[in-house]
Amino acid sequence: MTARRSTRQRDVIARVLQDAPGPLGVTEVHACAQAELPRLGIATVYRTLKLLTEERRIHPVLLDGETLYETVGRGHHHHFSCTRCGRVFTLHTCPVTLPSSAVYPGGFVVEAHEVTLYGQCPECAARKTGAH
Amino acid sequence: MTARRSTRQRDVIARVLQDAPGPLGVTEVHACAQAELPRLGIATVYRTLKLLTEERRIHPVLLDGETLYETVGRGHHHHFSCTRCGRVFTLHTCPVTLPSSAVYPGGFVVEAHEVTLYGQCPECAARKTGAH
DNA sequence: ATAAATGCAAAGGTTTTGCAAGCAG
DNA sequence: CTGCTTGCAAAACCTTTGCATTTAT
Repeated sequence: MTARRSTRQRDVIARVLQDAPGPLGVTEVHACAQAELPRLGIATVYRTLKLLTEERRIHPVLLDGETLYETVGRGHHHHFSCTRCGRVFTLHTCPVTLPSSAVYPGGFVVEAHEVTLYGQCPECAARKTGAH
Repeated sequence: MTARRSTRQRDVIARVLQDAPGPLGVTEVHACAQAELPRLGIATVYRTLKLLTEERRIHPVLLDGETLYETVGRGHHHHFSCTRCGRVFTLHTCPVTLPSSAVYPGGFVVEAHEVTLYGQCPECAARKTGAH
């Protein structure tokens, strides 16, 4: 019943996300993919992102007021959002002390958690404070 | 140069957020405020929220794909988003182990962090699994 | 060949802006 | 009085949809 086809557009979009160092926004995905497919329309990007999400190959992250997408299967991780350049990176160290299934004071049953760290990425930090 | 005026609209909107148990979305703020100011326009809500944010009296939280606003000055805290009823609560216990100004592997300089816990709120948890 | 997928353009929502009228100072 | 604020409506944005054409199978 579901006859999903493999197309050049889908392959390119999936690869763009695979190769990214962190989650990307719709516009970024579009721009990166257009390097290979100049006629790629934004509607296809939206449709493909939705499709890949349904297939559980990528998943959306809400960060900085934007919906970003990243590939799944990179294990438990969190994000670092650079307050200077705005890029988002993936971190593999988890700073949260939470026994899974912890119950918080008040009776809140925790099933999952999401952490975002804000600050300066290595590149921006190297440029020193005040420098532009 | 900045001649900021005190108006009924601004007072009401600020109070709505003060009295809320957790962050509210634009529509919620509008609805609550309209209880007192029936002719309040949505544009004024947007403008006032931006204003209060610039004044650092409130600040935006990005949760569940929506931008919510909460008053500042409630100390360091995080949020709990109930996966059953969708309400967002404020938690005053921080599960993050982060010496302030920590530098993460790779050279990421952490200035702040945001944590969201997902699970069941006390009320929903009491209703037992499966119950509706 | 056949039907899914694409690109374009139009439609839907949400947030922002322009402007005359309404108020705070 | 003066000019910041407001409410309304139009504009700007972002995301989704409709449809003829292209393309994978």
